Amino acid sequence: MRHETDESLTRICLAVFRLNGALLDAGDELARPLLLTSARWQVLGALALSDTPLTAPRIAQAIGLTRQGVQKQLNALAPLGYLEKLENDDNRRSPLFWLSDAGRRAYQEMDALYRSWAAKLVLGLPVEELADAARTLEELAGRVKSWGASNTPQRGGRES
Amino acid sequence: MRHETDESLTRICLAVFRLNGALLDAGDELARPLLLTSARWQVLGALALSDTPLTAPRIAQAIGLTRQGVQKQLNALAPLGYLEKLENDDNRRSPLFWLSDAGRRAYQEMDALYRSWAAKLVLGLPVEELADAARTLEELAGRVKSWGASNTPQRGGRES
DNA sequence: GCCTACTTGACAACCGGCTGTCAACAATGT
DNA sequence: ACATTGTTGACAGCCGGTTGTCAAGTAGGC
Repeated sequence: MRHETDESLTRICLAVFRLNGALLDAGDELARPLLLTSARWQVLGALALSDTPLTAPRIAQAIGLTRQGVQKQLNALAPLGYLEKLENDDNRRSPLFWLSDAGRRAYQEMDALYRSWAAKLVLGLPVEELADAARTLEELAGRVKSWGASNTPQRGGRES
Repeated sequence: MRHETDESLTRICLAVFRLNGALLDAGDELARPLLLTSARWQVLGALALSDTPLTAPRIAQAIGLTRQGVQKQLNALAPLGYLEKLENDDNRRSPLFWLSDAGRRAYQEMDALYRSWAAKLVLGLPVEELADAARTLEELAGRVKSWGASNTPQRGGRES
């Protein structure tokens, strides 16, 4: 009887779509006081989690976006004073980006906001339920991503 | 110990982002042979599941998008011959949309493609695992959507 | 019958993704 | 040294969403 699992999968898909939108909205709302958006927060996060300055393409690689998309966010982030642009000896045209003090403060503030938001969100939900859901989603994401729609070779490696 | 549930939530968020992108890509790939995209498929679905013709705003309401966004897809769908535009006696400016024979065939074909894709995707995954994940996601989506980022009244109802 | 308020389609603009292209620079092989 | 290949930033354009605005049609109160 595949029918029930199909229905569950459909429910998961629909919930993922709704949740994705809701999470981005919530992230934007969380980030607004700091002049950030979900996308820019993610870029800050890549730098905050790295132990060395990164170029735009490295950041893109780290968060799974294209270098062009990340470049957009970096260009928007720079005027806010959250970034430090360092000369890159390995490639004069591609500067290294690093968090400025203000950027690091902003990221830490975002992290605190996120943590308290998350804590409120999961009130009353059993740990195992969340951990199980995380595992299932990761499994599904892996399958979908590697399979694509058919068993067709996926259009992976992007432009390079 | 809240820490572990926070981590699980973060994992869920990241998985949701990845899965959302992967599902849309897979949907586009599935729909391509029928000249459709994920977005247009969803619009066809709203009409297929309805028992009466619908106006653009009604479709938007059904699938949770703005009327303008749906209008875009309808405008794109019409030239494909998948839609029938019926005069609306209740509002001369707002035609009712209905699936043409070709549209209904296309939707049924999409449904078949989706079902076989879904069946392959969940091979080996226990039904309960998927059902549990679906429940958890629906719970989370509901919480995030109604809470927003803070306990701030959400900006629901859109433009009207 | 008229005025107001709502609904609707059309249009423009924006956002965050994507792709593609071009030119500059870097790295590598010969 | 030189040619080739790869990386990178800049830019333009597309997609699917959003918002906002405008004008036309509709509905309801008076």
